[in-house]
Amino acid sequence: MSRHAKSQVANKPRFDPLQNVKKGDAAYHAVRRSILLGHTQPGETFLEQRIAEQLNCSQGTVREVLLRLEQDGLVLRRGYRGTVVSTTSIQEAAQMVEIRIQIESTGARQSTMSIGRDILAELAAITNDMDEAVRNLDFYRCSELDRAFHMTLFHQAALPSLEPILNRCALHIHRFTYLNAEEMEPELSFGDNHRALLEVIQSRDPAAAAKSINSHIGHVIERWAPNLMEELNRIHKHESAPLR
Amino acid sequence: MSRHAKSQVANKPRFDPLQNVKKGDAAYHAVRRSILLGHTQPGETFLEQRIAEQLNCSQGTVREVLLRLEQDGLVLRRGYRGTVVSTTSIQEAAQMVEIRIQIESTGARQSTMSIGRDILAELAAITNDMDEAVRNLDFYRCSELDRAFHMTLFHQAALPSLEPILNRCALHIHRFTYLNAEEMEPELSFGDNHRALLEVIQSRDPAAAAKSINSHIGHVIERWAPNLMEELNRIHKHESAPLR
DNA sequence: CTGGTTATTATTATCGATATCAATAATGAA
DNA sequence: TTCATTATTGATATCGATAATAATAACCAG
Repeated sequence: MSRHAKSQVANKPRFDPLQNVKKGDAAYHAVRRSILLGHTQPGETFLEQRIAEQLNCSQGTVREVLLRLEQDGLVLRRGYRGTVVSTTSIQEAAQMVEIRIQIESTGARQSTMSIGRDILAELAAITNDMDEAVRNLDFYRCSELDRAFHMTLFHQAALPSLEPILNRCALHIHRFTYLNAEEMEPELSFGDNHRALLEVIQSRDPAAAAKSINSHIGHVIERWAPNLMEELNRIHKHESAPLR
Repeated sequence: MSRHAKSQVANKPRFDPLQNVKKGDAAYHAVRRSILLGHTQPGETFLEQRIAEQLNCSQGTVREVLLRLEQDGLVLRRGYRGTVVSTTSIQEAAQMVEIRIQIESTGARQSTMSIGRDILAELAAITNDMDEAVRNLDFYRCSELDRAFHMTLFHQAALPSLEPILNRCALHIHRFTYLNAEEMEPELSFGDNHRALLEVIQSRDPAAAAKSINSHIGHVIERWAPNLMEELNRIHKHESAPLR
């Protein structure tokens, strides 16, 4: 028996031995989930001590969580006076989409050339998990898996310092879409969209891949946030930048 | 005498009474400065305890600092094994420029319409401080004031959730430029460029302002990182997106 | 020797207590 | 009463100590 396992049994393990995650990470996801699902609305304030109680951890750990969420742009810290949940305007969401398309087009072009069989399999697996999440009507998991798909693909482009920006934009777009949608029933087209995208990527044509991911993003917005699509069209009238 | 001042005198103030800044902020800027100036090179690792000693603060405070720097993309945290300084490739820098132009064009268009006399004065003041920094050959302060100028201008666009992204891109571009430049003597053209930009903004023509800020960014890159400009041109050959 | 188990070490992760801060309520002299 | 000054309160910011972790060194049966 290894020393590691022994110490966990001997002196009361503080973390769940089953899922070896850091407490701070768990707390981060818990709070982020609450924000993304609109369980805590924009404008509401978090208090470090209270969250610490609710999540069974210390103030310092919560502090770290709120710091991370601030960098994600999901909360605003007002030193000594609490941390409030931020809001995303449609103008901001539209800009996030522009940035996202800029980044992911480049990413798709790059990835197409270097992507291997193993990654394609991983992407397919994520897509299958997504079908499962859709069947369970679990929007949050859908949103996480969607980001995982796009981030995994982009990771192949080997532009690591852009990954946090992409992740951040995707996060804001998901929140905007979810909080503003009339109805939000996940549907199987999610997975099918990604599978179609994978087909094109496998064809190894960089330009086609870039075009394909752009139209993928466009379709999703058209379907779930038509008002955001209108905003994008309005913008393009004034500055003539290409969406797809 | 206020209670605040009294308590500071009575029981040994922990913070410098002269500049009432939070210790964490001071530490953040100290470490960031060290990275931006290349004083600590990409690949070097930070240890929380050591930094804490050097900066005369506790490990927890340093932790917070490194967390922030990770979100800035300047370091990479490898849990339990130290925090290493990241690097920025020319491809990444080029993408950052694209994003920056995307954001700042929109910002300039918006700001032009809502900007007031007070903000114009503040921008002019920042520009004057920059002249001073140039005279002192203080590159870091130049870089900070340049970001302050652009961020102050963009703040008027009222798109707060995009501000951290812009700041982050500007940060990376500055670092790339500084670490890759042959010579890096600040020169007075910095301030003059900004003054010319202010002229155009005062004319209240959104399209002109957007065009002007694009060419401003272009000029700066052309002057200080010609190889980055080449990379941008190479990109545009393939995807036909407008730089200026 | 040799390969796997067990200490050691260096470092991050977490906690609980205390200091500091900003807002507001209480106080009291003019 | 009024308003400047002084507590009080509820929150964050910081600290110092301890626990968990990963890498590596020491150990020892075969």
